[in-house]
Formats: sequence, C-alpha cells, structure tokens
Amino acid sequence: MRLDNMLLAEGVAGPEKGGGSAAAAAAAAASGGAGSDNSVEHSDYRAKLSQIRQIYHTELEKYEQACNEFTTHVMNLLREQSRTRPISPKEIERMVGIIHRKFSSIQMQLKQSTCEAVMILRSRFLDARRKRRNFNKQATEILNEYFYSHLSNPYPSEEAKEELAKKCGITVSQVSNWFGNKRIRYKKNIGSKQTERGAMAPQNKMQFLSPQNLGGYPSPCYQSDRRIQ
DNA sequence: AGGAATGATTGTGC
DNA sequence: GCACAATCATTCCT
Repeated sequence: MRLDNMLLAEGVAGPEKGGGSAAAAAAAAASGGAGSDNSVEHSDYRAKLSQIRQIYHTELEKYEQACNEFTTHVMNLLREQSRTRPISPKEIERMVGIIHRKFSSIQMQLKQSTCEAVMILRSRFLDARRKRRNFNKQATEILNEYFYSHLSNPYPSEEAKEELAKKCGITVSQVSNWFGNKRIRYKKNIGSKQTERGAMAPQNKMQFLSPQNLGGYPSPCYQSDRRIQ
C-alpha cells in the first residue's frame, strides 16, 4: 500500500492518459511558475522519471497478461482433469486465488524496484549538494564579520539570521548551515592547534570564550581562514 | 591531478 | 526544533 502511494505521489503510477505524458505535464505544472530555471534544470529529471514510468507500465501490463494466460492455462488443465475426476468449483476458485496471489507478489517486487529507481533518481538530480555554488566573497565577508565579532556567542537569532540572509543574498537556512559548519570547523581548527602545542585542552565544550580566541576581528584565527588574506 | 575548502545533507542527542 | 558531528559532492587552489 505504501509503495502504491509513493508511486502515485511521484506520478509513476498515475492514471494513464494516452502516451503517458500526463505525469510529466503534471510535474512541470507543479514545479513551474515562479522558478523559471527550475523547470529547465528538472527537465532531465522528468525525462528519466517518465522513462521509469513507461518501463513500469509495460512491465505491469506484461505481468497482468502473463497472469491471465497462466490462469486460463490452469483452467484448461483443470477442465481436462475434470473428465477423469470430479473437481469442485471451490477447488478452481482456490487455484485461481493462489495464482493471483503469486502474481501480485511479483508485481509487488516490481513496485519496490521502481520505487528504488525513483529514489536513486531523486537523490541524483534533486540533491542540492550536486549543484553547490560557493557564496560570493562579499557574502562570506559579511558572515565572517558577524561570526568573529560574536565569537563569544556565535549563535545568531532568527532576526539576525534573516538580516544576514538579506545582506548576503542567501536563504535563512543557508545562513544556519553556514554558522553550523563554521562553528564546528572553527572549533576543530582551535582544537588541532592546541594539540599541536601539546596542550590537551578539554574538548567537550565549545571553546569560543577562551582568551586567545577573543582577538576581535580580524583575529589571528580569522587569518587562518586562507580564503581571506 | 590531488588535496583542501566549502555548502548541504543525514543521523543523533537533548 | 535546534545544534553538533560525520559525511557527501562539488569547487577551489597548488
């Protein structure tokens, strides 16, 4: 049931209207509108998705046909056998039931593998990591300035994040990502520097308040950021 | 070409 | 829900 829902949601198992371009059209309509380059970026994705859809439907049809053929074949056999021994309608019904269950389990496997294919396709095309672009120098400068001038507590509030996002031309979640990455990498940098000097400082807490880190902006630590000279 | 840097995602814990 | 940590995938630098 879950597989059915997912395939339906992805437009793979939707109602088949003629050539099967209904799903692609629906996807285009859904992703279209404001994002002008979105549909262009996703056209390859949609093409692959409709390919999956086509394979899925032909396979499904094949299985259905095979199931029907096999059922009539078995029915014929039973009919032949009924000449030599009595066969109750119940027995025939039971036989048909078994065949249908077998074939529906095969269909289940088909659905599962189609789901997997869609998932892989999604991760290949829709994963933002694949189209990552570095922020421009100015944006990085602004973020770094905030970070190093709030080194004692580099956790911008929601409003501050919005402000930074607006200034940098990025989204709030990108700001959050940036600060998450920055905090952890900054801490790591400090940690490796301290172990280099042989000072085994406790690493279980954030070290943003340690005196050597409060050199202001730009600090010695800031200069360790090789992007900014 | 290969490693470092970097933005994004995923899993985990609180 | 957020922060952290590990990891991925891409970009940048040498």
